[in-house]
Amino acid sequence: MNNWNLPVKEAVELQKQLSKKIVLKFSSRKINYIAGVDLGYDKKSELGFCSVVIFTFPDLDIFQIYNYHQEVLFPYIPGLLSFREGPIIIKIFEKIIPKPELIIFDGQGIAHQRKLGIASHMGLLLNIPSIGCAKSKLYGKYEEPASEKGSRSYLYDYKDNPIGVVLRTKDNVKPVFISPGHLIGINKSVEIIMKCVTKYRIPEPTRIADIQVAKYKEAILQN
DNA sequence: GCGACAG
DNA sequence: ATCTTGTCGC
Repeated sequence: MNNWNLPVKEAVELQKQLSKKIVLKFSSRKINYIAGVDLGYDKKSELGFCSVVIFTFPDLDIFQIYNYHQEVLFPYIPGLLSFREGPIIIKIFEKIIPKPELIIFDGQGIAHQRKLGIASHMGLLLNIPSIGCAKSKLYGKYEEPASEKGSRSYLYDYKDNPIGVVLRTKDNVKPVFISPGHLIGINKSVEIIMKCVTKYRIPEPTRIADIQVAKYKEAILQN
């Protein structure tokens, strides 16, 4: 139903085209539900497992949990993560009703070589505001933020344009890399991520999705 | 040509 | 992501 299993050359070209459609402006009126997405894999069976956990916002109560798994053939190639995880994410979102007003992905948004990390690519296809929250850097340059919670510094591309923020979500922990996916800007992305951080380095949506996908994977692989 | 390199 | 025990620090 989409352009997925493409040759690398064509996938790269598609990213360049799609990145032109990314909108870095938040227009929605109010956010009632936020979703966190994460995936896990089983090398032996070539299966990819995906969990989407939907939270009320800003209370952050778990509202719904969705799980789905299918075969994954596209390899992990830095810069092309969405071609590996995209098919399963699009599939699981077909089941999600109602759609959340915002989605947080484990990975980059526009902080990407071609300005189309997985959060941007998925946000665009789903037409839902999205944010990328990665545990490490893929692309760009930055200065280390101070060690206190809330400290941040901009992440820039190699033409000095800001593409995201390196954010310290807790005291003395490694910072996370925040970048807008689609239909949202840098500052608003950081504001929302901070509202999703409670007791841990990783914001609740993706943190709980990670725990959920591990449980789901174990349950499926057992039978 | 040599590193860097989301999950 | 996954593999994989103990261990350092709050």
